[in-house]
Amino acid sequence: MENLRSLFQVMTRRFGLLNKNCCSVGGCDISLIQSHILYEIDNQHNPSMQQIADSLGTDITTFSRQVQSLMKMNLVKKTPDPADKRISILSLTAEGKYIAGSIDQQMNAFLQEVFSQMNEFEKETVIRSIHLLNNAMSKSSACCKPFQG
Amino acid sequence: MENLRSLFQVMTRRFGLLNKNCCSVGGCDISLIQSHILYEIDNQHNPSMQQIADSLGTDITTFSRQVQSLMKMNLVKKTPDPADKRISILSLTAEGKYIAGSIDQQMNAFLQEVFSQMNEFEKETVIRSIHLLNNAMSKSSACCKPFQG
DNA sequence: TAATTTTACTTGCAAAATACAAGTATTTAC
DNA sequence: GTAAATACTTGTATTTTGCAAGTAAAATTA
Repeated sequence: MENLRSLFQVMTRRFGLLNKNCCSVGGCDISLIQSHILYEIDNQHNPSMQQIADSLGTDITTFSRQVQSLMKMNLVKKTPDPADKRISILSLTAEGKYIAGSIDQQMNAFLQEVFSQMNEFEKETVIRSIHLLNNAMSKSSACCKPFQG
Repeated sequence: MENLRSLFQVMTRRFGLLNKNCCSVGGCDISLIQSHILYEIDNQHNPSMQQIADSLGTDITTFSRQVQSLMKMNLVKKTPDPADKRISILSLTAEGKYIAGSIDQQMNAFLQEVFSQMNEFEKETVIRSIHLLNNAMSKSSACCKPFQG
């Protein structure tokens, strides 16, 4: 079989570059990691610090400081979990939601452009394929966990 | 249409995490960026510093220092371009090739595992889809270039 | 219920990554 | 033949990173 990794490497690098260039919203400069954090907070249900840090594969100490920055920028809010006082629930402020939405729009506009090069059938095939992939990855033991050792 | 960005974000995050955890080869610890550099040098034809830096979207000054590290680790070699003395051609040493190959193997093993969850038809569809995507992305103006502004 | 362990997070530090400014050397353009 | 552009390196300052070590709260155990 052909080199699968190459295929994925090329694809994810391109998407990553896009992501990297996509994070300036109305004078407010957002770093790539910050944009990822906003995205995850926006897309998980009442997430804790630990949950988001795990999703992103960043150390919790690094993450803790990143959240501090985002709070200073007034994009993210921390609320103590009433049921467990150790836990901080993360959410976006109104401004944070606006920024996250704006990035989302830019990314989607780009992806629309990419997909506009395909016909209807190809589009559907590709989208279904990514669903398949995401599903398979989520079932895989190796995915998203450090290799032991 | 559904949120395309979400689909891609999930997929590329998972692949990225894998990449991140995939870089330890026989006691030799390779960072994610370093692994990307090795990959690009291995997969481009007689690449210059600038070419690889551009491919990865890193500043040339940062990249210059990263190459210095990799040369100290004896994984990468610089050769002056005979036709243009300003240019340095990058290549992998034998050890660099071994490391790059080893990472490639680990990544492919993981991807095999992921694909093992699909039937033959699904596999082919997914692989063809990624080809389609990479093609479309390479044609897109927005891809891999900074947004103006 | 008291002592121990685990979990969720924060801060101290030191190392690494980053990028802008300014440099050198070579090549291209006029 | 001078000016401009290109390919890279180094100085410096900032940011990001993560381990170690801390606090505080919850879960487990005795």
